[in-house]
Amino acid sequence: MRFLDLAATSAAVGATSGRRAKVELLATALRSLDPAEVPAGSGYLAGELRQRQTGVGWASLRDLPPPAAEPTLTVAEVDAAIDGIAAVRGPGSQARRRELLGVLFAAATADEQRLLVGLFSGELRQGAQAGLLAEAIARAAQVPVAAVRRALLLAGDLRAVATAALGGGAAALAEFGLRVGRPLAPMLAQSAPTVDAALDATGAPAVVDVKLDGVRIQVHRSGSDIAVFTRSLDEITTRVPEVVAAVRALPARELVLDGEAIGLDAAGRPLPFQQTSSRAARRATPSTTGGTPVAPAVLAAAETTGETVLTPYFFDLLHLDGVDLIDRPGRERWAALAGAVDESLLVGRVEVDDAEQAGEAFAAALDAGQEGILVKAPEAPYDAGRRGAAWVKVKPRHTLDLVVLAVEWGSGRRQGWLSNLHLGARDPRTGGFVMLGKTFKGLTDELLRWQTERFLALAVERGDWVVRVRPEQVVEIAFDGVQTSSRYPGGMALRFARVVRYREDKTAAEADTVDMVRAIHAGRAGG
DNA sequence: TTCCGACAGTGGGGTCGCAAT
DNA sequence: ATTGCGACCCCACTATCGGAA
Repeated sequence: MRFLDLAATSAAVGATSGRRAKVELLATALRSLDPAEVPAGSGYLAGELRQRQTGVGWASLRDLPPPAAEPTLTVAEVDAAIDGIAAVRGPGSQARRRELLGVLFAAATADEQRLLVGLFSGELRQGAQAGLLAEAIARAAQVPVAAVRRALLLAGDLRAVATAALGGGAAALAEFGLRVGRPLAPMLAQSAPTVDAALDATGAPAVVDVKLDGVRIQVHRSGSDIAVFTRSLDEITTRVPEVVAAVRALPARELVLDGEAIGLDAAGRPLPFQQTSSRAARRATPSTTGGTPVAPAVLAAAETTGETVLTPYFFDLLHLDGVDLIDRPGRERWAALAGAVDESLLVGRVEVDDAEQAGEAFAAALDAGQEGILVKAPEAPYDAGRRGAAWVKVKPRHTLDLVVLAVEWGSGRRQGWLSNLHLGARDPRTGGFVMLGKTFKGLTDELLRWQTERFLALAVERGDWVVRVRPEQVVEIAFDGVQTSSRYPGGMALRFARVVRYREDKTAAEADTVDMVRAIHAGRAGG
């Protein structure tokens, strides 16, 4: 199949607002792919590359050769070219990668270049991703959507599912059961502003889990083989020997566990997310790679050097010694989990009958320095990949009245509107403002219109990217906590800042001060 | 007819390792 | 040694479509 045909499909999908029409276009393209092109081509239609890492991002896509006049590329040729780019390593790799990228883009027409940029950057923005492609696969292969969805969530691999569905239909899709060793999409949680609202969503009675501010882990064990995956199904086994050791010590032969890994201080209280993240992101030292996956000496060394040690806490069990549990009620899964792992490896959980008890659990979690709670419907199955009402998270929320220092022009559907706000707290010592971060969240289209007009009126410097304004407009900002920052002058940044409302009743002189932000940072609430 | 779930989009701060400077 | 880049961790929120109620 010509690559141009996929580019044309992508353009048509992007120009269509109706989802059924998008699905129809995608299904038609899927049917036109040669069987050998399905793994690469089906991914392209969802905006994904078969090669997860290419070493090419936005910066590499800035200076591209002019497009070709005539289309010549096939899907298979593009896939092979990207394989070549992704394989480049070592000294001189950036120049070599750029060279290969230039050859590929020079052979592509304008439409094809647009698709390639979207694929390499991961921001195709055609209004269709894996979710809609699942429907298109079902349409193209004439199988039920539910069968495609289920295979997708249990296999975690769009291209494999597309290949199976188009090649072998419903029978081939049915082969995608839960398999120990292969990660599945983790169940996700909705969020609620209050404990009461969370309980409304799940119903009572409910169970309340402590929400740990760490890294989500899915641990698979089959005999001596142990693998640890993240929320996005990347494997991090060699980075977390503590987790591997803890699971290796369990009596069960086969397990699929769902949990969170977090660093603790000497008193056993949770470390700030930044420290857990630093530890979890670090590649294993040479002594931990190769050979034995877990070296106890490494763990001991980590403790003596003051290195953060990650502790796993589990809250769900999806498979135990040959039995799949994902369709079993949560209560049964928890009972099986409690029987399979030591109590010290379980997240804190209580059963609650009403909002008052749930409120007490929330307060206790915060008291212990944790991020919040998850309220769960006790009987719900494990809904892989779904963000249903069965799990609802509640976190405390801070608010401050801050001053807008500058605004950035938006992109995509926000093109032409001032979108991303630079936020500052008042500094009583200097009379100026200390920038604490940015936000674009919480803005309705109406607010975008209003603020574009407002900030252009306040503008002192109109750049193509940033518009600097007189620091006069106060905005109420909600956020989860204050974290240490090397980026901002105050050494602090807001975590998950979002707009609540503009405060037209307040002047900048009445805005909250950087001292208040420091107090929150020192208290480390959510930071 | 209205309501609501799922989806896509629009970006945030921080961390690491690697290559280039 | 420092900087830029890519890839990943955590993520909140709004608009839209289309099926469910």
